[in-house]
Amino acid sequence: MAQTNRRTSRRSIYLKLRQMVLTLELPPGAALSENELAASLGVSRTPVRESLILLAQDGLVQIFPKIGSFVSRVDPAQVADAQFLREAVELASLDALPSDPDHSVITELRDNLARQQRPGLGLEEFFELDEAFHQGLMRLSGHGNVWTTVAAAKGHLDRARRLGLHENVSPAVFADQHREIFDAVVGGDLASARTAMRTHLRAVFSDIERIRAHSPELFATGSSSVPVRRNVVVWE
Amino acid sequence: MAQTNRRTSRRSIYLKLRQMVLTLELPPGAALSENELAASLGVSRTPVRESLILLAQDGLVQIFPKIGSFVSRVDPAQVADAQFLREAVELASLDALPSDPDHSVITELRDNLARQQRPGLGLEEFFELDEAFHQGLMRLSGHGNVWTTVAAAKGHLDRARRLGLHENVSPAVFADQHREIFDAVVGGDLASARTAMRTHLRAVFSDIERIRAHSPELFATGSSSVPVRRNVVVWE
DNA sequence: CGACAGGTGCTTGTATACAAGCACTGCACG
DNA sequence: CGTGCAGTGCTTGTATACAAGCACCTGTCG
Repeated sequence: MAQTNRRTSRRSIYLKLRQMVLTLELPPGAALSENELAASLGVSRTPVRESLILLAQDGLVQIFPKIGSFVSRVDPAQVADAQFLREAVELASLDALPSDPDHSVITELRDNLARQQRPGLGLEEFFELDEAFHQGLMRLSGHGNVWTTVAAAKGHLDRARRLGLHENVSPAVFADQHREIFDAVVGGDLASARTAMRTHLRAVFSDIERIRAHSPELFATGSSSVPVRRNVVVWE
Repeated sequence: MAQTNRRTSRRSIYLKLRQMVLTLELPPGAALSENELAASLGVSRTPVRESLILLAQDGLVQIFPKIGSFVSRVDPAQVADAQFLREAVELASLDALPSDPDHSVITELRDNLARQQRPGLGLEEFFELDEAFHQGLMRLSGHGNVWTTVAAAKGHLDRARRLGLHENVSPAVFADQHREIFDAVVGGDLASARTAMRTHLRAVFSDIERIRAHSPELFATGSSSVPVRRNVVVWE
């Protein structure tokens, strides 16, 4: 999908910053100074700046010209959009499943599920497996590359999920739902697979309002607020 | 979806270049020199370069470090991916139509359809109306912002469409299909709407192989080729 | 004649310098 | 005391300089 991308510092910085935003290591609303990032990463402003521009296009960062750059707050509207997008795509992918799915992918998914149920699984490990599981399902229908687009668009959704699991650590429930989907797929029961997928995808989504009540400052408000500087730069 | 983007030259250059790529004014395979573009646009390399980086993330441009930047060839695989994506999303949007659709959008769509059937309609005018029509349909279901994601991902599909219509000028067929979809939607006939939408979306897609036989040099080959310089820089 | 090595001119990647703008600080003044 | 206005220090936007690398061209040497 993407071009070769020989190792440039821009590429690695972009990936690192993106990871830090998605894992909430850089929390929503955090100020990002090009100069500071450049100094801490040991490079000049240029690759840092170009990375921020890419993150801004992903919707994960907001750049206010001549004011500052900030990790974008979790926007409930964008979360809902991502939810709609992934549900549409993943359900359509199930509809397009071939009668003879790729056996190597099946094996990979089975192995993935086993790891998901390993006791003492870390949160970030679970998210990695979760990501690979859903992408694997789409590869089964031959649309694995579409996952790239979905993954790029669901940054706000991912952050909301992490917020939810941070205070309610129970990935086991989702692991069970994954297995349910998988069993229906290999069993050829398309209707059950669709139902299980829909249930699974909406489980997280319905949790957002509760999280929002807990930590409203991480979410965007309806009115498009503008950052202000209060001695140090904050976005309130 | 995106932030305000106070007019920066980067923003306008990005939009202009994107438009030129999508309309085939910059044909697939064309070499893009940062220096040349900067000179012709009367700015420095910086905003041009940043625009190219954004276009590269859109998949419309490929940047080969230390070699050159090129308008990406139409990749049949990416066209198929975009087709799958938009079909999944637009059909799901139809499923989510409210029983009481926004009347102002309905009026807007009706007006749009009238213009589509105006005789002597230019190709680019038709594409603009087409884009607005499909976005309008998604706004009816409250998912208008998702169209932004779809639109960003379907660059290769759009270029393939233009290639098809350039040699087979008959947007009238598509205009009729649009009306068919619209009538089913306002009539509340969901099944017919779905069928008409699916038929419509696949009409263009099925035309691609024919175009590819006509102009293979505009399409990407399976092997990931690398550009070479032959006196002047070309990508063959 | 052929092959190889270095020059040349382009490319993008990175670093740095300067420009434009916003917001707070603090002093001057009514 | 309140108000206004310049100063200051930060921000990102743009321009420019330099670094690294690839490919062709050409002269030289075997």
